Amino acid sequence: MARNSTRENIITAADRLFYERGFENSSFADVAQLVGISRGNFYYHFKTKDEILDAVIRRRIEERARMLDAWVDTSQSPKESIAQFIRILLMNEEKIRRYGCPVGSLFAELAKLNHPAEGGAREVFNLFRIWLRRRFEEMGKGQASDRLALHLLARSQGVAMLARAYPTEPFLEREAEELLAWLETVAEG
Amino acid sequence: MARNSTRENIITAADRLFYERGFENSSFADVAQLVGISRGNFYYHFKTKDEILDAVIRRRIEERARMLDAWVDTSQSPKESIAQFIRILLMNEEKIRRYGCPVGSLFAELAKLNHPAEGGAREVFNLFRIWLRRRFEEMGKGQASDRLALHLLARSQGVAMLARAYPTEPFLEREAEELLAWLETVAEG
DNA sequence: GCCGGATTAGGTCATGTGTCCTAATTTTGA
DNA sequence: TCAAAATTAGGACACATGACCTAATCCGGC
Repeated sequence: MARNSTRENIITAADRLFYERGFENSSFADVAQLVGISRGNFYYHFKTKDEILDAVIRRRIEERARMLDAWVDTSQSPKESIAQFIRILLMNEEKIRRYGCPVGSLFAELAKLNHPAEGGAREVFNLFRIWLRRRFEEMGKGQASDRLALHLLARSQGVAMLARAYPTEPFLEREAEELLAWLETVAEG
Repeated sequence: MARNSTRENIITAADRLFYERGFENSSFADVAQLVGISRGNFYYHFKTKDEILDAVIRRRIEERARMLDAWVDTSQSPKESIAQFIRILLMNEEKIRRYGCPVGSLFAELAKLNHPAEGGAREVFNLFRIWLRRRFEEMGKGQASDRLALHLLARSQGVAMLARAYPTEPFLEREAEELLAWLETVAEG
């Protein structure tokens, strides 16, 4: 209802601002203004800024978990599921060039701030790590699966970082292609 | 003497704090306290916070340029120079696990803040990019050299990010080994 | 001693979080 | 339907913090 709606709207706006401007650099007033509500109303739903952050992180985890589940359902093979993961880079190319990877940039900021929610941000990494590991296991990679999962995660993070540093160059597409090629060699080996 | 020394001390302290806590999260008072001087004295040397940031970035560029030059001098081959670059990850392992890559984390923060010094932070990337490209050219990689340089930069950034996310796992060493192995295949191909 | 750079202690000002309050307005449930 | 509960608006204010500024003092060389 309206109750849920406003709360959800706040989380949505905060999610966007935390991504585009960073957590510390986004104020209550900024979020309230983007939602179009008063500060008083804001505090009715969230007492502290950290509460919003927690809600944002929880939602991000839920959304991504749903997305990953859907990929497993619609993909013909674990390899195809992993290819879907790599293609996030291409689907979100525009935003990554501007703001980097939402997962990595939030984690990096919170880690630098020594913020208590750092662990929550790490959970998003964990979600992908565990999901990827399982896919590699299904591909028959056994003990190497976790290593492969972390490797792919790291590559993705690096691509996102460099894509932000050089947003006008065709770097991201090229690296995404290389990652897909890498996936093929892994599947064959 | 005392005058130069204080200014240099400020830059050193700011460099460290910007790395460990981030730029926005480091205050005038923090830096002054670390140096052991008053805030007023601080203002005598640097009128604005951005001035310190510029000085820090300039020093980082100089230091790294010197380091890269030294590698070229002491290495038997361009391949060995590039291997040196990869080994930064291992030499700075402890700090990377705690605070990430100084180049990447500062750039990411400034980019998110839309800070004017973002360009300066990007220059550090450029320094490595151009240096690596030249080394690959010397290895006879021709047109592919820039692509290889960016690829290696991205891999390094990703490794640093994941190493911070999972600081207790032996991930960094493993990936550094993989990068050195990759360098071998590039040299052969 | 004098002068000027170096340094200090102090204050100003803007901003952002968090608290509290009041008064509408809307929604819900008996 | 009607009263209670939930929601919204709006503002006042305490409090902390941090960037930025000023006046006074220190101190070494001439």
